[in-house]
Amino acid sequence: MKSKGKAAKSSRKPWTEQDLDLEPENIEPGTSEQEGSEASVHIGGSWRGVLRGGDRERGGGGGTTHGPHRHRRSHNSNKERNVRRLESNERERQRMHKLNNAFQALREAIPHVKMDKKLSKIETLTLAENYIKSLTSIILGISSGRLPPGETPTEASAARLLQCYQQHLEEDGDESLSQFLTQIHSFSQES
DNA sequence: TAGGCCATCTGGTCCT
DNA sequence: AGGACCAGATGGCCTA
Repeated sequence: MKSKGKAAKSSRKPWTEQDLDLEPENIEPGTSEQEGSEASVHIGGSWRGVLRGGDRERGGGGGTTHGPHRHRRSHNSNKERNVRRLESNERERQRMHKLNNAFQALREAIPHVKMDKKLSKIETLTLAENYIKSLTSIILGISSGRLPPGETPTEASAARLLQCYQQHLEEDGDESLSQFLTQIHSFSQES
């Protein structure tokens, strides 16, 4: 597993109380009243703009039932706001860690070749999709009783898995097809 | 060095 | 009201 970034992330300046000095000079004029428009906060020496309202197709969670001029929450003090932001950051980190754990579980659930190389998230999702399609095809084949003469269900399933996985990978233009097939073949022989 | 991938921060919106 | 979810922004690491 690659040691990506995490340690170095400490160099990224978090939103500390110093940074959260939302004195008037650190808030772009008018943004606190302009609900549904753009807010910019001066953080770490640069302005960070956040588009809101009509600029976003789905706006976070999605609906537009509250419209672009939703009441903005106000907290009693900058300190309280800062505490809530830090707590929210921690929850978001935990949520993303859970999501990454789920990705890791998915990686381990699908057969792939380059065991030394960690699958990216998009690769994991794509392979999982193909794998599910392949398994679905097998199940449908078994349930409809379409087994080649003389083959046991296990043999037929392995062959069918190989065939389906190959088909899906070809459709997606995967360059590692031959390696996948080797892996799948050994996988099916073991089963 | 550019591009890919990722972790993290952030604020808006939805849900309970 | 507060947490969950989401997507944009940002910056670091790695590889070709």
